[in-house]
Amino acid sequence: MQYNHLDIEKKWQKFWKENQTFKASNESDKPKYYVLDMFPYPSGAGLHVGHPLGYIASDIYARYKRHKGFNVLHPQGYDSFGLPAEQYAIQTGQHPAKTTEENIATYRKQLDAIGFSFDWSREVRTSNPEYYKWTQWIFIQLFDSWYNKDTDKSEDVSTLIKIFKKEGNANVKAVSDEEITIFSADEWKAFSKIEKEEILLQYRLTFLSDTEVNWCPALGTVLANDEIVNGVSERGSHPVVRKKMTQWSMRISAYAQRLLDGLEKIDWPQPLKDSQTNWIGRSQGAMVSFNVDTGSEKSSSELKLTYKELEVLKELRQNLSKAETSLWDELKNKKGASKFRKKYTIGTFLVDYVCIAKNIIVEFSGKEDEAARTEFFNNEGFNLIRFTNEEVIENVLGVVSKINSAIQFPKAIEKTESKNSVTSSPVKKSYKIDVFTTRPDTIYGVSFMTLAPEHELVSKITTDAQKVAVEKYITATAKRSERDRMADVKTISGVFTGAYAIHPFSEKKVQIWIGDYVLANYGTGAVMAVPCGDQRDYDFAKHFEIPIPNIFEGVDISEVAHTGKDGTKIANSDFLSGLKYKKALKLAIFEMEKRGFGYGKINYRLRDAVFSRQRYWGEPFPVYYKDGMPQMIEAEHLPIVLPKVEKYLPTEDGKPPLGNATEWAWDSRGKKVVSNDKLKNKTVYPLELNTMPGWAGSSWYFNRYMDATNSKEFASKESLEYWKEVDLYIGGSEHATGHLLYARFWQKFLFDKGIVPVDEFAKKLINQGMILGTSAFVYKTTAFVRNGCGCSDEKSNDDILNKIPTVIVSKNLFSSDDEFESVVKNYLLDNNFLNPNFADLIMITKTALHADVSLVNTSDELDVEAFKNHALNSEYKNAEFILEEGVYKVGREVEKMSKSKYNVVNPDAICLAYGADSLRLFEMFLGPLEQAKPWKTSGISGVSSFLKKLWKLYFNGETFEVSDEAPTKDALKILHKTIKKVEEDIENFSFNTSVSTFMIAVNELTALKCNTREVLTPLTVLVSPYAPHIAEELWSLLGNKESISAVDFPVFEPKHLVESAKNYPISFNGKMRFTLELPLDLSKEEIEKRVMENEKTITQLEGKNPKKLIIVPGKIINIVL
RNA sequence: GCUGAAGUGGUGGAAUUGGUAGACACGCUGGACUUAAAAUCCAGUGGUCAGUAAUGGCCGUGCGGGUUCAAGUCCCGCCUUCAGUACCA
Repeated sequence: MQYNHLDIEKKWQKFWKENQTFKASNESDKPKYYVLDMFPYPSGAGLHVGHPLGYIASDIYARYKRHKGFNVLHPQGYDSFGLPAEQYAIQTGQHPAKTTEENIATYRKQLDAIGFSFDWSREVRTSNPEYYKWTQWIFIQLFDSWYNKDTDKSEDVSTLIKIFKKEGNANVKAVSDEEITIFSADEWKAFSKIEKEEILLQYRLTFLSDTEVNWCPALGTVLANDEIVNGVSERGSHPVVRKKMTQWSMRISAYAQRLLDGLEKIDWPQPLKDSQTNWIGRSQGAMVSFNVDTGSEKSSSELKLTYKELEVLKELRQNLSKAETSLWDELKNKKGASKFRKKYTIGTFLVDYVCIAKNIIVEFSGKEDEAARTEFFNNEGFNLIRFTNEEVIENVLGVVSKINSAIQFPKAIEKTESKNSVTSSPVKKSYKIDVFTTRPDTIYGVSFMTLAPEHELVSKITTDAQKVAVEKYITATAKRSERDRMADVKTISGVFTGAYAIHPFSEKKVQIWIGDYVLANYGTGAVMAVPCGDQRDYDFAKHFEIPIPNIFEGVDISEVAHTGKDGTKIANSDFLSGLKYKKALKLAIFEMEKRGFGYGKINYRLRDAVFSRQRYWGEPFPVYYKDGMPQMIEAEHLPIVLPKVEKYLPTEDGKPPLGNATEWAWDSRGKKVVSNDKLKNKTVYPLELNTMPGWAGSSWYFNRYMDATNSKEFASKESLEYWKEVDLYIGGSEHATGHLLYARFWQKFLFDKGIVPVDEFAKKLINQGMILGTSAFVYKTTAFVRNGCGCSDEKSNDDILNKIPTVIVSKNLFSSDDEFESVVKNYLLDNNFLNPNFADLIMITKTALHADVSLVNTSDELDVEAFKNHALNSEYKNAEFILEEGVYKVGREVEKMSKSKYNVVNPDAICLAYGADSLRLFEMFLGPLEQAKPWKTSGISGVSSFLKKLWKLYFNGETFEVSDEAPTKDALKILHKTIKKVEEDIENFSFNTSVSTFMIAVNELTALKCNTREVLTPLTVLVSPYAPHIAEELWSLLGNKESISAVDFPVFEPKHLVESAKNYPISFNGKMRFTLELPLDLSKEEIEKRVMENEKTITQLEGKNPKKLIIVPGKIINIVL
């Protein structure tokens, strides 16, 4: 009987399906093992041979583990939300759900044809409402949580509210928005509902924030950096501007340190861990504040105070009343934006206290000129609060809390139209610039500062003289995308703001510049420039002729900056001089903390993740807006299902596609989505119009497989407790800083909340390498008339060229462009396409053109007729082909497999021609799993003939015939050698070498003519994970009724491999000359004797005496001459 | 630039702890079978030199050094390719 892969594979695929062979149970006496693939996005193009590589590897491992007695969970599903389906919908009006459904059907058919042992009863689809119901639920959990730095985990917001009620927020250590205002418990209680919600939003793990994004007005959407090319949109080349938009964000930064720490306990590839480490980008340094110089000349011209008056004021500053002192004791502790200054001059007035960042003035009442003061301060944009002396002395805390609430919720200021505008000239306020530096030790090397052009202080500190230049520069940079700016590293650009900062230690003035090498969204968007120690600062300083002070001992900085840290001593740096990096760093931080303008800080590159997309085909948020504040819809009303829309484009007024929905309002009383008409009602509110990004659904799907059909819970406690985590996860390395980081983040969050039992979701991960395509090329001519040829008449040129057909030349007919030209010219002349008189006028160039690989056979020969008639080659229908030895040979090149390169190989065709088992074996045989490797279909004949040989072992001609005789010693040796190697290989994920081991075994058993049951039975099980269909068939032919899938793996018995002799390589000076068979039980002395008396040894020695004799028993003998 | 991975025949790739480099395949060459082709089977196949031949010599794992009885494997210094990331202060 011949091996017929078509019948066998169909038969067993049907058997597995009908018998639910691979259905995993959540209860078992066996140990559990969870093997997972990264689920695919079902694209319209279907699978190519590169996609199943990882699935085959994981399938082999899953099947192997079943043989080894494990209860294996091996599920599959679809990451089915995504852009391509949406774009198709925009073009065709087809609902993305429909396209997605169709694509999934194709995928399923293709996957089934390869014979995977997936438990399809647990399939998930991220676009299925029954699935995204729980994605929405997790979003709500994130919204309801805050990160407590004290317990170092996420906690419910209710615990935060409890603290607020008890003691306010002064002692709360949380990962939150920056610039949080401090309030007391009483103040908290006094806040309105909306005020409370605003405050809580600053703490929640998912929160609304104004984020700078790439906005494309023409497309009405935000674009990711990689969707922008040369400053315009990739699609349609529309201009893109940077814009602040309110977006949902995820506070992944809260988990930065734990995401780093967690890497140590998971068995993931080092390169992948490295790229996550880089991405998180922890750097240790210090935050330093530089005060902006207010400019003494300017203030003196504005302040109409006489010298004498100033003297009086100074005195007042030092002599405070009791009430003043007591209030100042409270106010002086305020930090950041709420910082207060005392006895400060605003205009011509000296105010008691002022918070400049929040525009609040606090004064004692009873001053003579109160009315004039109020009018002036209000016109300057200040809020004014007055207290009496008595109020302060009796209840200073009450006063402070009133001040706090004024800071938190400033009242609108009523400006009076002042008739006498004497005092209306703008007042120079005081600002400070915060910077982060990893080198606080070099602070004395600061000779200027640079702000990002977007920095909020830029407009405030720029002097009138520099205003025009600065504005010009800002508009110029705003036009460039962030990526653009970053790509262009060479051009140094920047503008001086005219303002100066005060060096906190030396108190010298340093210039403040803006420059686009400083990024607005990294660190604070400002740097202290140390040109002698940083190359970018150095280049900037050189370019703009800013001084470059040298603060390194004995280092030449005339050409480049000195960026090394170790071994160099700091110089010219006051108290830091003479110290080395480590000590200087510590001392610098210590000093700044002591003096109060800086502190040690760890900074992470990792940014909070923007979670809103202006797309249709994604998870809707379970969010509606009441009085502008986001409200979560209660979990029991989920899922909030995507509404129907007429158009999938953004609305005309720039709202996301969901803005087109007519039924997209939340009835908070009826607890359901209702028509937008009802928005007039008091209890009906608008729903969120953004949708979630692609990574939402994929960040937790591995948990859902554990209990995929549960409609009451995300997954039951028992199932989560049983399966715990993925034991083996296989997928591409392209997800290193996307999916794999977000999924770890969500898992840690879910762990903190007690929802999942482990905080890392995948114990071991393997990245499969990409399978590359082998593209085929044909070489096409383009003919030109040489310039300066003497034919001035354009028309005659055209005539000559028109007669020349497109010529396509076989690959081996030329080795250079010149040769190509002469081959083509000779052909044209021979065939009268070209007049010999014009031959020298014509120039021929070569273009390589992709040819569809399906038109090329395994010997690189092109089917010329098929090529001409191919739908894509209509322009070459009449082309002339120059053949070599009667055939056209194509050129080959290895490239990424892609539709546009016509090098895609479809697995269906392979399954049909060679069978799924051949495909599985061949994909593994190509090379190491982790490595990128080119696909060449021709190689599949090797594994295909292996399967035929394997089959033949069990047959005598047409009949199945297996002998029950005892196997020979040699046959047993082959078997056990194979068991050992295959088992080791699978454990090490070295699938390619076990395929060769099978080939060797089958070749050797064939040579021995071995067909004993005792050898063939275990051999069938060995092969089964790799080639399950043929294994099942042979297994049933061997007389078994049950599937082979759960049969015990053969046990290796070392006794069959025990050798009595070894064929020793005998080498001279390390070079092997001949081999010598010697018994293994010989002593070293006996070996030496036998080797030395051997005549081949004597010949090699040529009468010389060996200097040394190395004998490693069982391995090698080396004679040193 | 930084980080990581990798360089072995015509090709994909093997080679355990340093111990016979090129397993297993593809391709190619020759042969058998066939009217022919496909399929199948057999033999050969790193380069080079010598020899009618059997066989033997030399050279060979990106390059240059080193350690060692012995290096594809370990160490030092380069080169190249691929991947990720990028003005990260």
